Amino acid sequence: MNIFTLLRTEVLNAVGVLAQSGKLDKVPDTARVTVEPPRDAAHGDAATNAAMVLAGQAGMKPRDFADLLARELEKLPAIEKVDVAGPGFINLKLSDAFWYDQLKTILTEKEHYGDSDMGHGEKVNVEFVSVNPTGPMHVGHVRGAVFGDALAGLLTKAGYDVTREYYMNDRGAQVDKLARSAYLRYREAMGEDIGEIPEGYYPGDYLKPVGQFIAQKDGDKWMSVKEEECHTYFRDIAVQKMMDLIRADLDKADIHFDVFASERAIGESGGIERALKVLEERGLIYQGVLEKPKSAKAPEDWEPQEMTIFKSTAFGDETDRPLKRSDGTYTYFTPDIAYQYDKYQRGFKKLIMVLGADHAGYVTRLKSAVKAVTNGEADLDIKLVQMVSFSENGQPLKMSKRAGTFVTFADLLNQIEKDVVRFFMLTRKNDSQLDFDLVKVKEQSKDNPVFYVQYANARAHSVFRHAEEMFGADILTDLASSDMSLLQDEAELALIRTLAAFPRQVEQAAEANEPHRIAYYLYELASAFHALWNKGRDDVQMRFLDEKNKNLSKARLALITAVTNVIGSGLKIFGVVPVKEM
RNA sequence: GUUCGUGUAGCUCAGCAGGAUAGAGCACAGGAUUCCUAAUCCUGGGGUCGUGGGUUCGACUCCCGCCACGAACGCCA
Repeated sequence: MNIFTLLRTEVLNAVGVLAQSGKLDKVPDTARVTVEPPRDAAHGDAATNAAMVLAGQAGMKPRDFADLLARELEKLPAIEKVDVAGPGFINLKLSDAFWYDQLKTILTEKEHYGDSDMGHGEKVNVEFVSVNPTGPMHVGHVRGAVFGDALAGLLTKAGYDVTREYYMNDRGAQVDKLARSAYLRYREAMGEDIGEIPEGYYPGDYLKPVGQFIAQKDGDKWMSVKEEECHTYFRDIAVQKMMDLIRADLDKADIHFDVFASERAIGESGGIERALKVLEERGLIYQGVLEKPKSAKAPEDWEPQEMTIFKSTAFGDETDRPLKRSDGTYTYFTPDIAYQYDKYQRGFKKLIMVLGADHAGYVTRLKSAVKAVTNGEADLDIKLVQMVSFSENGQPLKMSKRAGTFVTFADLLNQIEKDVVRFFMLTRKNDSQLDFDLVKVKEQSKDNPVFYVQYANARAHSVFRHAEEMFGADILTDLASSDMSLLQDEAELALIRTLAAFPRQVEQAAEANEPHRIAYYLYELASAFHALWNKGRDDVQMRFLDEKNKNLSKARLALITAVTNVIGSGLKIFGVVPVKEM
C-alpha cells in the first residue's frame, strides 16, 4: 500500500469533516490535493498542499485553512505531529508505531511488497524488440530488449495485465531477400560452388545451417526448381530458423514473449482491409497527390502520383501519409496500422511500443494511426530508446565484424553476466544516451550501481548467517512478530521510511513508464543500508547482532530482512536475481 | 529547411503529474578498519537549473521565442 495514497484519503476525510461541521460553506473540489514526501526530510514524513489548493474555494486564507485542517488531522492516531509551514503547507509527522506497522507489512508481503492495484487488471500490450527475422540480434538491440522487458515487469507489479509481444516483419522485401539467400545456401550445401555472395543477398554464415537443414531434409528436390517457384517454402523455413536464432539470443538475457504476432498472418487474414475499412468509414482516406517532401535530401526520382492517402494531419501529423502507391501496393506504413488495429481488436486499449531512437520520425504517424483506427479509444505510448555507446576502459569499441567479435547480442551476453547487463542498462532514462563500459560494468565498487545494490543484499545475508551461528536457525523465523519498537535509532527509522517509500516509487515509475526510477530507488535504499551498517563499526551498540540481547537482534534482523525483501522485489521487476554472497 | 529529443556542480546523470534552502555518484580535500564483508561509511567546498519572456500564491518542472548539441525526416524499409 502506498502510504501517501492512504494519507491523502485521511486528509480528504478531514476536509469532509470540516465541511459537515459547517466550518466550510460547501464541500470543495479536492482533485488537486496531493500528499507527498517533502523534499526536505526535516519537514516531516509527508506534506499536503490541501490548504493552498482549497483555501480559495472556501474563501479563506491558506494559513487559516491550514490551521483548521491541522487541528482535524491531529486527531489521527498514525499522526504524531502536524505543522503548518510556509505559504500553507501542512507537514505531517507520523508516529513510530505507524512505521513499525509498515515494517511488519513488508515482512508479511515479502516479494509482493509494493504490488499495486493501480492498473486494475487492465490489459496492456508492450511491444518490443520486433527485430526483422533476417538474422541474429545485434548488440544495438540489447537496450530496447532489456528496457521493454523491465517495463513489462514494472507494469505487472503495478497491477496491469501485461502481454509481452514481438512483431515479426515476416513479409516484404527483406524477407524475400532472406528467402533467396537461404536458397543460395541450399545449393551451396548440395555441393554447388556459389562463389562470393552476390549483392542483394544476406552474406552471413548463420544462413549456412538453414541451407544444410533443407538439403538434409529434402535432398536434391529443389536443385532443378527455380527460386521463384519454391520461394514461399524457403521463406517460411528461413523465417522460422531466424526466429529460433532470435529466441535463443533473447534466452541469454532471459527475455520471453507471450505473443509473436506475424505481419503476414495479419495480412493474409484480411487485417489490412479491415483496418482500411475503418479509416474509410471515418472519412480519413482519400485519393490524391502529395506535395514533394521538403526534406534536405529529397528523393531524386520523385514525381507526383495519385494514390491512396491517410489524413494523418487530422491527428497532428505534419503531413498526410500514403497507404497505397499508385500501382495499388501497400506502403510500409499500412500493415503497421493493421497490426495496431489487430491489437485493439484483441482487447488492448493501452498500447506501448519500444523503438530505437532512429524511429523517432515514425512516432507521430503511428500515434495518429492508432487514434484514427480505434476512434480514440486506444492509447499508444511510444518509448524511444537511445543509443548505447560501448567502450572498454574508456576506449570506444569498434563494432565491426572485421575489427573483432563484439557485434551481436550474444557477444555481449557471453561476455557480461545477464543480470549485470540488465541492471546497468536500466540505470539511465530511456531517452538519454547510455555509456556501457565493459570494464566498469564488472567493477566491484560503488561506482557500479549493480554491484552496490547486490552488495547490500549480500551483506544482509552475511548477517543472517552470523545470526544463525549465534542464536540458532529459529532466530530467523517469524520475524514479523519481533518487537519492532526496539528499533529506536534515528538511522533505523530512516531506513524503514526508505523501505516504505517503495510502493509509491513503483506506482510513479509505472505511471511514467520509466523503470529507471526503480534503479535509482534501489541505489538509494542500498545506500541507507550501507550507512546503517557502518554505524555499527563506529558504535558497538549499533551492531545488528548482540549476543546478550536476543530481542533487539531479532528486531534488527527483521529490519534487514525487510531490506532484502524490497531489494528482491525491486530487482524482480528488472528480472535480476539478488545474490546472497559475493 | 521541418519535426522530435536533449541542455541541471569540473565530469556522468536524478529531480517525484509546479511546492518550502535544487540532489546523487565520480573527481578534489580531510577522516573512520583489533569489530556482522572498509568491495563500505562519514565530513567539506563547488550551481544565475542553456537563454529571454509568459502563466501563478509559487516554475528545474507548464506555455512561447531564441541559442547549442543529437537524431529522424521519400511513394525506401
